[in-house]
Amino acid sequence: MSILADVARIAGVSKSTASRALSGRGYVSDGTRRRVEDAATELGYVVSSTAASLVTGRTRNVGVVIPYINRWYFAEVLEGIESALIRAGYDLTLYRLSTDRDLRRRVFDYFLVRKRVDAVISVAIDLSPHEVQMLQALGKPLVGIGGRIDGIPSLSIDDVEIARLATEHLLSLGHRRIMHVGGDQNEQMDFRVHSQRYTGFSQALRDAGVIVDDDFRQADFSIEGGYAIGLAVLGDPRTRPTAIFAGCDEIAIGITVAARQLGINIPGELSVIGVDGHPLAEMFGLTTLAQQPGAQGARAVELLLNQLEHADAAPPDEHLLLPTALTVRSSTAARRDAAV
Amino acid sequence: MSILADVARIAGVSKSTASRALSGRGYVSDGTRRRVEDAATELGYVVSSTAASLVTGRTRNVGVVIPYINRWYFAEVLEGIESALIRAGYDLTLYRLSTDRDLRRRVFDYFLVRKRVDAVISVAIDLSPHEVQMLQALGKPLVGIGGRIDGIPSLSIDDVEIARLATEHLLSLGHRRIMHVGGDQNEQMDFRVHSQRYTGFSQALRDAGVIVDDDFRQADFSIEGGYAIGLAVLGDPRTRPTAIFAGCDEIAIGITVAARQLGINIPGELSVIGVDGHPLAEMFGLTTLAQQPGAQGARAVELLLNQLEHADAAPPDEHLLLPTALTVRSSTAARRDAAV
DNA sequence: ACTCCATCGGGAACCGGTTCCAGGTCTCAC
DNA sequence: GTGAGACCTGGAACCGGTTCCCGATGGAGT
Repeated sequence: MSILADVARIAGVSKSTASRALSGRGYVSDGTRRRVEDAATELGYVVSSTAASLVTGRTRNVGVVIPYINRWYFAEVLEGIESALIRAGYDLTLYRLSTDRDLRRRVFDYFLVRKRVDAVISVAIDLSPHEVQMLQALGKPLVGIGGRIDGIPSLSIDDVEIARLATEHLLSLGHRRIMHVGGDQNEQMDFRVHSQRYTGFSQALRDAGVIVDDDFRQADFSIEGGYAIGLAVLGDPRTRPTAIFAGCDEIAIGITVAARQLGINIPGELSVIGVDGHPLAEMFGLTTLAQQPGAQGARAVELLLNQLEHADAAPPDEHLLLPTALTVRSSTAARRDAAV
Repeated sequence: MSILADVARIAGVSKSTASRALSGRGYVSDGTRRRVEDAATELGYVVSSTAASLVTGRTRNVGVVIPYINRWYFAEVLEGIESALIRAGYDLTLYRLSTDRDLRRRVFDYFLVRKRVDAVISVAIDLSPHEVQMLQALGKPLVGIGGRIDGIPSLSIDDVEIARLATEHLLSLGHRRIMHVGGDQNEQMDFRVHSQRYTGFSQALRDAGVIVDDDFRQADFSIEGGYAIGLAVLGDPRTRPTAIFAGCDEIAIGITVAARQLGINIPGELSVIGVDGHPLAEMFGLTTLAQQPGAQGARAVELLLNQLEHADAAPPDEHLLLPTALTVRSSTAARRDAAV
């Protein structure tokens, strides 16, 4: 492995000139630059990013903490982040935070702190004030995706609002027996996404003066989770809802599969609406509120790099609310038995 | 930010002693160690991994190159790798390699080379001899998952064999009009997974003396891909196969959804078998050859760390073939019209 | 009493870059 | 002719640790 000193020697210049020539910072004559570059390629020289980081204090590496990888929304966000970072010449170091508190502590107290990352993106993780403060004390820019975090810029969709919108869509179609199948209200990791979606749902019902006694089921945020609830809820034709607002498209799809299996016609006997814009939604004719997680990831990177590269730049607005698109397909329709 | 010298000063010892006390290498008396540790916690000191890497030449960071994130098998492998690395105190730097040749070159020529990673895991990427040689020249251990790469240890399932096994399962049930719905035979990234599965499939047919004229359809490796092919292939009852060997569970599930939609009974009129052990397989009653991608990732990390931490240790066997489990569910059954 | 060895601690040389500073040349304007 | 300023280069300090080498201490063995 050749080092800068070798390159300098071959090119017949000093280390400092070689460094300037290769990094493009500072004055170097064209001829010298060429000689250095030739020497570098001849030797197959590549800078040691460790050495460079040590002196500059910047690693060109961003840490990403994320609770799941194998779930559409998260994978999509991650891909968006990865592409944007690579394009900007940054590395991405991945930390998956399970519900394990010890592991979480280790990631924050040990991994993220060692001057190894320049900044952190936190995806759908409700950082504690202590965690935020620890990272900020290190002067590391921090951006959140998927929920609001006090004191740091973050971006997400408006969970209360989309839930309200989805529910209003069902209400406007004449549905009254509406159920929300969503996530665990008390889950720690996912911000308050689940409870916010429930809130929007109930607000819409309340505003419409609709009272539903059995209005919620908790499901795993997956197709299997939706399927299991679907089978459980849709069996009895006398009690089953005429419309379901699912907490995400995976759940909605699971419910759809269960309904089809039970011979329940969608949207004839049951309307279903989801949230996400999952690629499978189209195949199942699912009406959904589409968001673009990949774009969210890219946007977060943009905010971060802006802070990193113009240290003077004020940190961006506290919280950005991103748009969703109501995509109506064939899974929602007017209630058939128009009379209640 | 406090540095080692601060800790040493507070503890009343030299930098070298402080370093020894904190790293646990070399002789330090218990009392001294305690004083140093106290000083360190008091100051909130954390080593600079950059500085440490510069002098030791080891980063405790592993690079992972992977073509997809948002696909079950890959996400699962990635999770397995991530957990295993974190547990061992290693970081994971993620590089997603799309089909973009330029990006791929950049990752290999620039990102992976800067002494930033100690080792590389390549998931389902058919490395060129040049790429392998470049990494080996840097002395970086390298392990492949998902296919055989000449000259480096790798692990995967036996794609020819599982395809043969799946096909034989269908043959033994009396099926003769069998179709394989698989991936693009010429795809660059995915080793020769696709063509190997086709090979095993044809071998099984040939060995059984079965000739099928329309035996293959190419599909995107996703539920949507399987669904599209399913609709296209299953429409005509006179020409449609009685059994399908799908290249992966996602395709098989897509075909299942299409079949249900067309009112085709599985397994009455159509048997379907997949590969993977996707969590959705159970819900769809899908017979499959289950592999454990997460375990594969963990195993790869194990091989890698062994090489890293016992540099003397010989690199492991060239290629490990991992087992799969034929999991029979309700999607495969004996052909109904027993006489052909 | 003397050697030997294990234990403990400090000084200083690194690791491989970046950057500040100083010195020198050349051009241009006054 | 002189000063200002842009351009070019080398020397040396520095980033923050790790580790080699050496000296000191003290208990055990003979």
